[in-house]
Amino acid sequence: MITLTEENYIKAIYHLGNNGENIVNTNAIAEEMRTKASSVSDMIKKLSEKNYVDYKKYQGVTLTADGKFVAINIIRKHRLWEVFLVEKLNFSWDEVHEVAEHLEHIKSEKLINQLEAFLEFPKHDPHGDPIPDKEGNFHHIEKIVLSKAEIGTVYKCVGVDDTSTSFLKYLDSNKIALGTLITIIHKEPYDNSIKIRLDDTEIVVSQSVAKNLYLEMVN
Amino acid sequence: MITLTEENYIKAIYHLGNNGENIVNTNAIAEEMRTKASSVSDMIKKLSEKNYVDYKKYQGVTLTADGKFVAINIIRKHRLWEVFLVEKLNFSWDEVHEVAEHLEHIKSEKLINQLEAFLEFPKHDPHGDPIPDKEGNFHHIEKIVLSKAEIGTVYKCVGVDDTSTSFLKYLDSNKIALGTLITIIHKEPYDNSIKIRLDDTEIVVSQSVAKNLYLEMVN
DNA sequence: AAATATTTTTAGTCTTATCTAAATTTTATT
DNA sequence: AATAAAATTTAGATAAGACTAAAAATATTT
Repeated sequence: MITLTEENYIKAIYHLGNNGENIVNTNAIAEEMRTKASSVSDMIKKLSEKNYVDYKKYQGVTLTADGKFVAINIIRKHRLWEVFLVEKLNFSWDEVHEVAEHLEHIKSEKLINQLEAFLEFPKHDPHGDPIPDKEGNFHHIEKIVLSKAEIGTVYKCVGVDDTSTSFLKYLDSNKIALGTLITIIHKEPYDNSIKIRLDDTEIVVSQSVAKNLYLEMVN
Repeated sequence: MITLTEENYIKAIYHLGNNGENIVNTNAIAEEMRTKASSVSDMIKKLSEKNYVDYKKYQGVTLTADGKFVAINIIRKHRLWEVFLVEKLNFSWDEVHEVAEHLEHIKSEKLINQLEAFLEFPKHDPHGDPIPDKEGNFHHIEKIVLSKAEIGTVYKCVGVDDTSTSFLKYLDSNKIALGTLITIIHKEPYDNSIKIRLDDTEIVVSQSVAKNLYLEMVN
């Protein structure tokens, strides 16, 4: 049996290693898990024995196929629960993360598959992140970051990189939601701010906002 | 903070003590929790320090008001999740218990209150057990056990005492569900079996079945 | 009321996941 | 290439929750 703590370590390694692609080092995991490097060392040994990570002393870790499967399954559960919370229980998109952190560890294949069906097989969570299917396949969409969008073009907002409450509340207050259409009016070279047109208004967003908002081309 | 294990002990004490009314002894808790009496002793000390139980050495335990509140809240969550699983995710009533055992420990006031609203404030779980409201009040209904029902009278099935898979499957296969109307045809003194009429059929149920099915008078 | 049986508690270990402090290895700098 | 700095691992402790074995208290028999 896999423990809750092991699951959280695997999830952290998946995220830090750019979805399980790269080697992740001990200190990074310690920071992500808000624990100490020595604790991480201990846990890595355990995960290695259980074959969730490949590990050579002092060389960092990568996820094995088993480890990736665990990680993707947790992400699947997390995102489906987020959709449930927003669509059915009227949570706002900045409230769901914490509760989903707990719900994602409930172990029942049937539960999550039925939940997925009940939600009518959503492809994205409330922040625009893709939801993998039962087999662990992601539904990939072409998205670009607002900071690299082109002047005059119309885009649809499809996701966020930063999911912090403050950023999501900023978007709410500026009437930017997933699906919102955005036209690029002007890019200011001095501070990299961008003027965009929404439904009926024009606003200027800073570089840090532009770096955290994902768009899809509208044809 | 209260731990998962503490919550489970409190729940066990609540059930064993007839909803927190009676004194519960160590061995009974050990059996219910599938652990050893010595472990129970340790845990009781902790629960006593945290003021969830009243405890004098060798005298057994009772729940404090705090303890009862915790217990009732877990029951509330457990039963609401059971309703969700049956009504929204197409679980059958014999499948829900195990998953609800995990979901009941998710800590979010908002989650459970919104879930309750989403389910339209159900008063009973899929086994007919009452769901306490936010304040911990139960919606009490007058119910009698089938073994004490009267000949010729019409009743509505409102609950079960035994929630084991085998019993619930027995009821399913005999087309007995919550809400089913039942007329008492004959009570056999020899073996205390009872002949009942359902919708269109008559069946004989044994004493052990009759002791586990709750009915409500229909007027 | 004494002897026996049962229940409960205590004492001492074990495992998991954490910690601090010290030791070791790798990386960076001179 | 030697040394300093940073990263990582090991060693030894701690807390939670479990265990076994033994001691203490309560209940039951005779």
